[in-house]
Order: sequence, then structure tokens, then C-alpha cells
Amino acid sequence: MVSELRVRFAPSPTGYLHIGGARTALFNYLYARHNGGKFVLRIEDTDIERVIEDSTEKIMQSLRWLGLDWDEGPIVGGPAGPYQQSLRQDLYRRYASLLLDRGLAYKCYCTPEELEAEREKARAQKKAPRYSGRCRDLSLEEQQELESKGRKYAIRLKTPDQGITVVDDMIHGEVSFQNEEIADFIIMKSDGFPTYNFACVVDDWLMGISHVIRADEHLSNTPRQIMIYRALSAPVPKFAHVPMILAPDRSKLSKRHGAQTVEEFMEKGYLPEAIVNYIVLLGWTPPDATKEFMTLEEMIELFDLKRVSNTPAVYDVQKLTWMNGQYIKARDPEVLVSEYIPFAARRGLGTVEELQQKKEWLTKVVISLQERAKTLEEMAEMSAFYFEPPKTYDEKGVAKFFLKPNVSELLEKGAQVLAQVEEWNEENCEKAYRDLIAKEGIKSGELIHPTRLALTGKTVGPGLFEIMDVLGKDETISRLHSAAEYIRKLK
RNA sequence: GGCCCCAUGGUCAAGUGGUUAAGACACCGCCCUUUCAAGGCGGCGACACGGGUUCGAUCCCCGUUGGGGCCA
Repeated sequence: MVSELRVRFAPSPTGYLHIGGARTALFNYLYARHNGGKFVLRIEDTDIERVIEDSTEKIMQSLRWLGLDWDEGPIVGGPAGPYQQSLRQDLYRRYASLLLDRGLAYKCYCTPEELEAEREKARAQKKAPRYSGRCRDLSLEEQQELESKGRKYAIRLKTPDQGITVVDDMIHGEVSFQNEEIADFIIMKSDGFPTYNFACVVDDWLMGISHVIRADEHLSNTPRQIMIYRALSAPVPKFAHVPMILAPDRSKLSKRHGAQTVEEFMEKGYLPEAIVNYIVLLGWTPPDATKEFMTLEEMIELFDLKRVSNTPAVYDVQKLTWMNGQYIKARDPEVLVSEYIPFAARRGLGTVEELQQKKEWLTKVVISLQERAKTLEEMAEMSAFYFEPPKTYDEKGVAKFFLKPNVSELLEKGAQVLAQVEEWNEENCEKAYRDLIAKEGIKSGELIHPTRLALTGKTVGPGLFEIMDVLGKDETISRLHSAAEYIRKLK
């Protein structure tokens, strides 16, 4: 039987899914799909102290929202479950005692204080602070004596102290580590829980993971993991350590860097396709390096670990935002309206139900803002004037357009000619206005600018006649009168 | 501290032992236009440094510096 290609994404539920994690998940997903393999999701919640309530759910929600569905894992199940480390504790214990029985691991009774003292001493002598191996050759009697004193033990793996361990990495090539640098390390802590490296290896092995694609930061852990595989007589998978995504200050991504979790981007009105497209380009380029826009399907088609770079990338919100704008611009308005509604509701423009009723009208609103808004949140913000007349007028605009002579009269005339328009649409509004402009012998801007300010309170926005069309006849004329009135009072 | 990884413009990033060293975002200018956005055109801007190897290095090797990570 040809062994199956299986990859996994193994987040630990200590927070939300951030950009870096999402990118790692995406690479795994693409590699699996491109090669017809399986994509497994595993939750590494062994370190219970650091687990944050609900974050498993949040992470899974974010993955789904991005369109990265897993073949095996929580919710969907699978033959190698359970897919949560907290439910696999007996497995870790079983294999740890197996290693103990085979003499490949041993019990260590050292207390944290003793270990710390040892480290201090090493540091004082300017030596590498490594575990001495003092419990390695304890006799059974010695062990029993320590245990009778109530000493707890951790389990350490016996590591070779000569030779080298080579990590054959698909991205970095062969990376060698001196075995003497690696002391006997703990695989089971004295509280009975496995360490990260041990749980990870037991799971990857038992879950049949053939390719471990994960962030660079784990490269240094890999020789230790390889030692565990060997002790377990388990096949060593292929490794691919992808470069990390760094915050703008070039440090590791963390809470203090502001918006960077998938959930936050979702709440700000970024589209999942745009996020996926942006992050796939962080560390990978398609064969045609000038091709930037891709659907998930195209990425699956083109993805190849060989074209993943080995240099860390700083993510740039500006470019993500630009790309999001491009996606909004290209989106089917019918679809975009539904995505826009929750943001409009949050902006206080009505309840979701009310807005749903006005979908047809809102489609026009959305179309008028589509090529201007970079996010859905921004679109909701920009759309506010369609819902209510301006409460105030842009200050600079007032100085520039309202304080000119005869402006209120001009706006009244505008209202008059518009009142004559029978079939209210963009073309007819424009025609009425153009005729008036010609008749008055003025430049078009002299009428158009104050009108925009009157209608929206702003000096920027969609095309004027498009605004009129969306606003409707009565509302347009009423806002023109209000502005004319406002101007008269200014004097 | 020890070990490991990395180094092309501000950011992403292509690329080769000989190239005018792509492209995108951002920035600047011009055009279009009723404004903004979008779009079009153009501009600014890079092979970290020092040694080698070579007829020739951005590319290969070594070191330095810088950044990042892991272990403790």
C-alpha cells in the first residue's frame, strides 16, 4: 500500500488565529489539495494553563471563514482521533512508559530548584546550561528511596551524546545539529502531562502525518523530535519549515501589534478571499511571479513547496487593504449587499431586518460605493448620507462652495428643474442639470460642487447624478431646499 | 549564553556566474474627471559590509554586522 500524503495544522488554543497561523494552515491546505492528500486539524491543548476559553471554536470559525476546511479533526472526526491532545493523555502515558520499559527513557527526580542551581553553576563557569544527566543511572533502590520521600519524577529521553542529527528540510535543505548540544530532555513532566515535543511526535506518528509543514520557529525543536521518532521506532516524516510572518517592527507577531488576527480583519470588513490571496503571497510566489490575483482553486493548482521562500516576511496592512479594495470592486453587487448589511446595521443605519427589506435599493447604494470603499466597514461609513440628510456640512466645502454669491438661488433653481424631471434616473437628472448650467452660462462645477455638498454634506463621494438617482426625487429636492435655507441663514 | 535560520528598494517579491536587476503596495508628478476613488502614463527607490574563488560576482565560499527563532 502506497502511504498516503497527510499534513496537519496544529494550533494551540491560546488565542485567536493570527495571520501567521492562517498562512501556515493555508500552505498545509494547499499542499494537501494539490497532491490529493488529507488535511488534518489537531488542537494542541496540552498546556492547560495557557488554554483560553473558546479559542478552539474561534480558531475553527476563522479557518472555515477563510474556506480552509479540514478532512479530519474536531467536528468532522476521522479514523485517527481524537484530534485534541487533552483527550489523548493516555496515549502519551502509554508510549512514555514503553520508552521507559525499553530503557530509552528514564525517571528524573530532580526538583526545579535543583535544576536551577545546576544551571546557575554552569552559567558561573560559562558553560552551556544543560541538564547533567544525574538521574540517568539511578538504581532501582535509589529510585524507590526518592519516591518513598514523596519525590515526583519527570521522564527524560536518553539522547545520544555523539554524532549529529540531520534535519532534511524541504525548504532549508539539510540542517545539522551536534548531538552533544542536546541534553536528555523531558518528555513527560512531573505533573503527568507530556511536553510539546513528545505529544507532537506521538500524534504526528499515530495520525500518519507524512509531511510536517510548520513555521520556522520549530526548526530548532526538530532534532529533538527526530530523536523521539527514533526511540519510538516510528518513521520520520518529511519536514518543511516555512518562514515566519513578522510584525512591522520585525519581531514575532503578538497581541501588541494591533489588528492581525483573522477575526479582527473579518470584523473590519475584509473579505476572506482577499486575506487568503494576500497571505499566500507572503512566502510563496506562483510560477508566473507577476500573477497576484488568484482564487483558492488556482492556488491549489499552482501551489508548490519548491517555490516557498526561506526569508521571513513582514506583513503590510496597506497592501492587504488595497487588495481588499480590489476584491470589493470586483465582487458581484448582489453578493456584496448581503455582506454589507451587517456592517450597515452596526453603523446604526437600521436593523438587519429593515435593511434586508431594502435590498434592491441597497444594491444601488453598494454599487455607487464599490470602487471607493476598501473595506465593508468603510463602505458602511461612506453610505451613511444615503440614509439621513446631512446634519452638518463640510467646513472647507462651505467656505469654498456655499459662500459664493447667489449659491442659494442656484440651488433653488436646481431643485426647480429637477422637480420637472418625470422619469427619475441618472441620465434625466444629468440632462436637467446640464440644461440649467447652459442656460445660466456657468461652469458645471459651479453648480455641481455646491449640490454635492447640499446632498451629502461632503465634498467627496460617488458621481453626483448617481447620488441623485439613489436618493430619489423627493429627498434630493428636499435636501437642496434645506441647503439653500442654511446658506441664507449664514448671511 | 549556546545552537539554528535568514539577508535584493520603506514593504512583499522575481531573477541570473555576464540582465538596462522584473512586477506589486506605498510615495511623488501628469492625464482623465463634477469631487474622491478607480483607471492610464511617468518618476523616486535595492543586491548589508569585508575578504576570497573566477576572465567576471547580487548569485559560489568564509568572516563581520544586523534581524529572527529555539534551548535553558
